[in-house]
Amino acid sequence: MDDSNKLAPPTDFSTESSWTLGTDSDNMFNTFFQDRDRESSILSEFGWNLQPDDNTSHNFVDFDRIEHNFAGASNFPAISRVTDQNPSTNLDSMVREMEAQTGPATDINHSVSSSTSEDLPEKSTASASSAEKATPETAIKDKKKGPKRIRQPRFAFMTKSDIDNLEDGYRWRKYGQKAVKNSPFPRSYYRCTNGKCLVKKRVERSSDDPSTVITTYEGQHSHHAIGFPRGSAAGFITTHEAFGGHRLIPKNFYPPGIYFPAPEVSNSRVIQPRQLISSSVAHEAQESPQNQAAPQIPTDGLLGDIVHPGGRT
DNA sequence: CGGCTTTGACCCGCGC
DNA sequence: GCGCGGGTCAAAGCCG
Repeated sequence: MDDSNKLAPPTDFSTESSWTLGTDSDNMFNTFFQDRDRESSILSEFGWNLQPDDNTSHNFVDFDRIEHNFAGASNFPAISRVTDQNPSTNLDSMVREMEAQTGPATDINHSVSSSTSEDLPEKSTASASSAEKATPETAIKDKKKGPKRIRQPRFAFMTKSDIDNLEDGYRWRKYGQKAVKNSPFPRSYYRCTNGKCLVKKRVERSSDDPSTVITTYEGQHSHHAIGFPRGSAAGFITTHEAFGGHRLIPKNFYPPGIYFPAPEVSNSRVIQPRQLISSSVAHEAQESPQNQAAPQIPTDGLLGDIVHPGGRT
């Protein structure tokens, strides 16, 4: 299948982004979505085409409205991405830096098309890795000299949920699990089962708060979701004061759950949510099969193209 | 039998 | 240079 390939190619973050997440969630979020233009630019870097359809139907969830309509539903999402160069600085500066490195956001897809899918860092790394294991030294040497691994853009967020793998409309195959330092909970690695899709995600529980799941996505899907988690597309997401007001978040991104600002994953620092609100939506999610992971990273084709709840397969 | 998970081994980057 | 931790591979086993 590959209607997919018509979608905008993944952004090329030649600068390796890290899993590191902003630590000042409030500031991070506010800054990240400082204004529409910037917001659009940034998100477009991740393949999120955010052109408003019209006044009543745009590609974002209007928290203002949703909060109003779904008072009681309680998710407060937080997405963040940083680079290794400045893991702790605010996103605004990161954005500037990225723009300086990759060019204006509007050109990003363009500038990146040459890398990413073709030049998949992971693939090259993986193949190099396997090659090393299975081939003679000569080949090994060559492989080792390959291009430096390039990270795909990543999103991370925390979800208050009993289940690790939130349904997000995509199918994932687990390819690894590692013990996390200073945490009793292992970290699981998943890869999208779609043949050509290179999206990966990482799921781990917060050691500070075992009820919180930290999910990180890397890359963007090159295909449509098989289905969509019940309820999520209906707009259960609400903003939260922690983020300083109403912000626009792409539809289809969040699976049911209760969201918190993504923590500093790399060093296990977890930002405590200011407020916890239980959500029936989270329970709903628990009904879903185990391997139906978390939030999707919307692709151009998906944005604005809501897949109604009802499950996949 | 195919798809998926488990799990030990391996590679790589980074900090000391 | 070395050790550690993160990330990935791939063989083996499980399950529908």
